[in-house]
Amino acid sequence: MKKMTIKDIARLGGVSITTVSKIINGKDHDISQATIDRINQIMAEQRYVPNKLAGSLVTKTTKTIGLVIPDITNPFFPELVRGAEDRAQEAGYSIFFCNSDDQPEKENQYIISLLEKMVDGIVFTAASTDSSSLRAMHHINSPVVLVDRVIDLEEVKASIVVTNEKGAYEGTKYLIELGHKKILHITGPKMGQICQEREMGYRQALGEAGIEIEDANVRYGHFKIDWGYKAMTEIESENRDYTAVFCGNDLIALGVMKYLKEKGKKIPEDCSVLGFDDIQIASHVDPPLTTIMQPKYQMGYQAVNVMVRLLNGETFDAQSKTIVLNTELIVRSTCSSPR
Amino acid sequence: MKKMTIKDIARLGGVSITTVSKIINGKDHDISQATIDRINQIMAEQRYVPNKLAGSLVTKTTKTIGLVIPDITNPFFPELVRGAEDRAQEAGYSIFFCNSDDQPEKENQYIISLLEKMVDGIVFTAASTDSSSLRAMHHINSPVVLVDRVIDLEEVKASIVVTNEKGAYEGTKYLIELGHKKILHITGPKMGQICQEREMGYRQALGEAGIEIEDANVRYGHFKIDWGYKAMTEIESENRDYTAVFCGNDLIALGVMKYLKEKGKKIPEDCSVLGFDDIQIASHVDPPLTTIMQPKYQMGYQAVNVMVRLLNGETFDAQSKTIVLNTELIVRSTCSSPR
DNA sequence: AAAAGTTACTAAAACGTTTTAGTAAAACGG
DNA sequence: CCGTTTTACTAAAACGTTTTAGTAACTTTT
Repeated sequence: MKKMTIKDIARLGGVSITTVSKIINGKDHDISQATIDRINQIMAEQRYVPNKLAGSLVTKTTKTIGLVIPDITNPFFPELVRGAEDRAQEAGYSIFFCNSDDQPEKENQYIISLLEKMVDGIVFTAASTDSSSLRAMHHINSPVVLVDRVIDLEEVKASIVVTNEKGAYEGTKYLIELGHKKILHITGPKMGQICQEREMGYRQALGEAGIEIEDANVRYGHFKIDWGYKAMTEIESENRDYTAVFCGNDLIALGVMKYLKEKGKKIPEDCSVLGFDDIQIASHVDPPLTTIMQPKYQMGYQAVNVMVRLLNGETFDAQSKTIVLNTELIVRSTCSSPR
Repeated sequence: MKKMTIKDIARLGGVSITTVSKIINGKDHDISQATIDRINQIMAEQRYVPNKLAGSLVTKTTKTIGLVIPDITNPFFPELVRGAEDRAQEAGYSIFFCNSDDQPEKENQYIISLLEKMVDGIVFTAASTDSSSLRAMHHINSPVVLVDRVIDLEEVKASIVVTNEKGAYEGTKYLIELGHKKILHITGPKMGQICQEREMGYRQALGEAGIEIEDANVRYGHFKIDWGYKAMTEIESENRDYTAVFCGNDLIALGVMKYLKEKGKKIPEDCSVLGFDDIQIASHVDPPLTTIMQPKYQMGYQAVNVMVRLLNGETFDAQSKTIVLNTELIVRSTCSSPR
C-alpha cells in the first residue's frame, strides 16, 4: 500500500485538506465534532502518519535539537546526554546526536549538517577544545546553548556551568584539613577553561592554608586514564614528595590509582586520591573514590531546558545567561590523613 | 540578515535555481566551470546553507536514521551507540537518538515521532522487552534493523546478534574446568530472548560435564546491580551451597561482588564470579572481573552498516538477514579453582 | 550553408504540509 | 422574514528544494 498523504485522508473523508490539517494539529475549534471523529477514525484506519517535514517547511520549526558532545564513550557523558534527551522528549523535541571527539573539523562538519537539517537549536558541549571552533559558529542563526563553557558570542544564548573553582577549592581544603601538605594536581589540558578554574580553586586552598605552591606539583595532560598513570610515573622518576593527589577528573584518578596499586602503595594510607566528576564507576572501584561530584544529568537537562524556553520566545538577560550548578564533595574511601 | 534561499543565490548569480541546485549537488557536468566557480563563491560569501528539508520533500529521503536503545546510562550502550554513530557519520547519515527505558509506551511514541520525521530507517535495540511493542511496528514502511534480538517480521530487514549461547557455554565450561560444580546463574528477565540463550549455554555446559542441574540455582530478575545483590541475599537465606556464580551480565556481577565483599568473602577464593558483556568498568573493579565480552561497538557499527546497505538498495536473503558477532571469554581475576 | 550534435543553461511541476482569507448555510434577534 | 452573527467548512498561496523536459546558441560534419 502506498504512502498516505493528507490529501488521501481528505478525499476519503470527503473534506478539504485544510480541515484534516486542523484536526491533526488540534486547531479544531472550527470543526464539528462529527467531522473530527470521522476523520480521526479514517486516519487511524489508514495508519496515516503526517509528514512533519512538509509541515516544518512552512512553520519554519522542526522540533529538533542538535546535541554535540565529545564522546559518549567517556563516562562523563551518558548521564548528561540522558538528561538532555529526557527534557527534549518532555518538550516534544527530538535530538540529533553527534560525537565530535573534540576535533574542530568534526565539530564544524556536524554543525553544518545540523543547520542543513534545520534544527531549532544546538546544545554544544566542548570538553577541552579551545574556542576556535566556537568562533566559527559566528554566523549561525539558530540559538546555541553551551555546556561547561562560557563564551561571549551573540549566537550563544546561554551557558550551563558548574562551580569548578569552588569544588576544587573545597576538595583541596578537605585534603588539607586531613593534614596533607604535599598535594599534587594532575589535570587536563592547560588551556582548558575548566582546568584553569579547578586549578584556581586548588591554588586558593593551598594559599589560604599558607602552603607554598610548587608549580611542578601541577601537571597538565588530558582527561584520560592513561594520563593519570603516565603523570605518576613521571613524577616518581623525579623523586618528588607527595602524600595526596587531586586529579582533574575521575578518569585521571583511576590511572593514578592503577599506578599506586601496581607500585604496592596502599590507598589512602600511603597516598590519598581525590577525583572530580563522580562518574558511575567511581563508587565501584576499590577503594571507592572520593570525588567532587558534578550534576551531570542536571547539566544536560537544564541545557535543553533553557533551549526550549529560548525557542518558546523567552529571552534571558546577560545576568541569567549563565546558569551555575553546584558541585559537591562526595567522601568515600580514597582520602585519609597522611601517616 | 535574512535567511538566504537558493532563489537568492540564483538571483545574485544571475542564473536559474536549477543551475544552483545542480552545483550544490555536484550534478554539474552540465555547467561551465566559470559558472560553477562564480556560484560557489557567492554561496560561500553569503554563507548559504541549503535547506535539506525542502530537498528531502522531493527526494523522499532524509539521510537520517532513528536509533532507539533502552538507556544510554546503562554502561552497555555507550559503545554500541558510538559504533552506530560512527558508521552513520561515515555514510552521511544523522542519528535521532531515543531512550525508551524498555517501556513499550515510550517505544511507540518514539517510533511515531521518528516516522513523522521521515527517518530513512530505524535501528532498534530492545534489551529486555518482550516482542509486544515490536509487533506494533507491523505497519512501518521504513526498514528496521534489530540489535540483540531476532524477530521474523517483514518490516525487520536484518538483525545483529551475538553468540549468547556459545559465550555462556564457554564461560560455564571455564568455571567447570576450574573445578566448580555448584554454579549459580543469576540472570535477567526469564522471558528475555538473550537470557534464555545464555541459560541454554549454561545448562549445556553443566549437562556435558555430567553435573546435575538444579533449577533453584537459576534466578531470574533484571539486568541491574541491585538485583545481583538481592539475589545473593535470597540465596544466602536459603543456605544454598555454591562456589561460583555466573551472572547474566556485568552489572549483576557487580551486585554479587558487592554482596560478597560485604559478607567478608574473598573473591575469587571463596566464590568465583563470572560476568557477561565486558563493560568498561569491568577491568577497573577490584578484583578485575572475568567476563564474556560482547563486541558492543561492532554491534552498533554493523547495525547501521546493514541499514545503510539496505537503504542503498541492497537486499539480504533470509540467510544473511541475521548477522552473528562473536563473544569472547576475557579472563581477569574473579575466577579461580574452589578451595 | 544546411543538418546534426553539443554545450550551457532554464521553466515549471512536484513534494506534503500550514495558514490566510475567505464563503455558503444555518441559527438567531427583532 | 430580513439582517446579522455563528458555524463549519474550503481554495489557494506559500515554504525551499529537485527533477524533467525542454531550448537557444554554438560547433561540427557533410
